[in-house]
Amino acid sequence: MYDTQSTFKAIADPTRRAIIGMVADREMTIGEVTDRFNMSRPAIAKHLRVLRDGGLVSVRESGRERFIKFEPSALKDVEQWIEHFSHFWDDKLSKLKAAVEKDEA
Amino acid sequence: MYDTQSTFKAIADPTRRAIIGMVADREMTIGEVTDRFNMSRPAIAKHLRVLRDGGLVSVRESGRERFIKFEPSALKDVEQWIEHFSHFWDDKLSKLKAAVEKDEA
DNA sequence: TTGACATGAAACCATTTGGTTTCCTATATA
DNA sequence: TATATAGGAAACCAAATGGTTTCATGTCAA
Repeated sequence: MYDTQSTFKAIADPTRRAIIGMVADREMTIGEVTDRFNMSRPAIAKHLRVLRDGGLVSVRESGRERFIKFEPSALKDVEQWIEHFSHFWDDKLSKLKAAVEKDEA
Repeated sequence: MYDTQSTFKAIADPTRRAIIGMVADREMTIGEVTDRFNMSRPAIAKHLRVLRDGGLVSVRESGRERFIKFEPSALKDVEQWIEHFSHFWDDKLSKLKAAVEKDEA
């Protein structure tokens, strides 16, 4: 299990957030991700490691390629932390959501 | 105007997230915040500077004291980024949201 | 008005971060 | 089999980060 701190650290970098946006669309190899940045492959590989440590992506090996897949559950944790404060800006939605979650429990 | 990157950076640190939780409850002076951590006052002051740069707190001066106040709107921006991916874990809400947005278009 | 209190600011330090280049290994393919 | 391709790993570097100590400043209160 990854810890929430690693997830916060992972999404703090703009390159990594861009990577998340890409692989959330579809699985991509490390090479494909690298091609979309003006940055060396090892640099991207390091970012991917941080993303994996934060539970935001997983890696599937196939031959000599590694496919990067978005893993959403970690982001959900971050969202839940933010939800603690959402009543500050959105009273209506937060009440609705609380009601929905109560029904599902 | 603060930029979203500063906000992501600000919430990446556990001490700063703890500070947010405290001052969201009520306004606190820098000294009060410091008292709740095993850390020097200048260290806390630095964290508060980062939080202010990220738009997460504001400072009200009163005599020799500075009152730190939580500012929620920056967190809302982070939440909106996460919302881009929320359909991965929350199909019901995402379908509702998509429907609403379609109606509004 | 003198001293205590709340904070700011600067200098310093070790570690982390985000990048590079270079070299190595394994898998496809001509 | 020889070569190109995908990626891993290590060494290195500059800058940013998160902390410290020390000193200066303004405000409150005895």
